[in-house]
Amino acid sequence: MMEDIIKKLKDKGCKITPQRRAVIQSLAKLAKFPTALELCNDIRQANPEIGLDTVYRNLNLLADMGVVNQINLPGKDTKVFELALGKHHHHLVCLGCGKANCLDYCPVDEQELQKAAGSKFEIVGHSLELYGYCQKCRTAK
Amino acid sequence: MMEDIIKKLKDKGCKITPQRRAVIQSLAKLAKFPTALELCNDIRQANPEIGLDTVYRNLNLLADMGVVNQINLPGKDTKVFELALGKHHHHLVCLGCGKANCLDYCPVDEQELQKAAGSKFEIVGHSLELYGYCQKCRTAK
DNA sequence: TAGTAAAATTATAAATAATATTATTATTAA
DNA sequence: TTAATAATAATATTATTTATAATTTTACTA
Repeated sequence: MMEDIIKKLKDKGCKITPQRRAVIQSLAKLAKFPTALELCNDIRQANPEIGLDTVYRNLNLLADMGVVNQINLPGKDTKVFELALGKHHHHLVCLGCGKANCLDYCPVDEQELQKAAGSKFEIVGHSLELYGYCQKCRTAK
Repeated sequence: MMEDIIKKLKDKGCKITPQRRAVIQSLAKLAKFPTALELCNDIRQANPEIGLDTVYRNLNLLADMGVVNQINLPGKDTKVFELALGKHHHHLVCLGCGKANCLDYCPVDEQELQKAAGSKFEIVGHSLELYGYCQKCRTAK
């Protein structure tokens, strides 16, 4: 998976640097939704010399290539990121602990969407986030 | 409508200042999705003395009270705002011109959502945004 | 209607987030 | 191995949002 992304970057003429590898690797390891700063801190455990600006540059590059998604979580002031593993998916965000998980499948009906949007609008995509409380936070209440 | 919001504010012990009125009024007039700065500039046409920080403070206050929604649009780095007119709704965002409109109704099936989220997660809400191209941008292409 | 307590505004400053610039270094392909 | 070029680091800057303290306004009460 890592190597697929590397290959994609090479095909586009991007160079593969240790920092760039580290960004991808850390994103894959964390699996879910770090901010640029959190990601940077994680990378620094193994690679203390990386700069936050480098992390931003790489995240933007990866986002432009469609390898990384920027997600907006409510209540968070900063962007968070995740690896885009090719397929369209949505998130389940806990309002208690702030953790997020991916849904296994997309629960919306495309035809219903098009109906609601009207015939004049060409839909090319959608985003859906579910908010609520996870089991742990429910029992804590 | 304006007066409903004013009343709600009064009930909560908030005071009604001209600046606060102006924020609500301008939000209602613009109808759709200004950033804090855009809103501030609009207000300044009638009321040049208002500070951007005052706009932020009022938007946050109104958001805390549920009178205003913060929306995250893709590609925008800043938050945008709209009056929450009580009812749950979604947006249709044009990737060409950036304009957004509200959907008339919610096209998602709550039961489907709960099924996808699993029985352990308590859903309290969701957000949905549709992306695509409006008629004008489609003909321009 | 004048006085007063509480809250909002202003002005100033600062925190946070993200991007730009430029010299240097490292990667890739020949 | 080396030249071309892309990426990094360091520094600075811009943009967005929030905090603090002094002053002014609002809304209530006598």
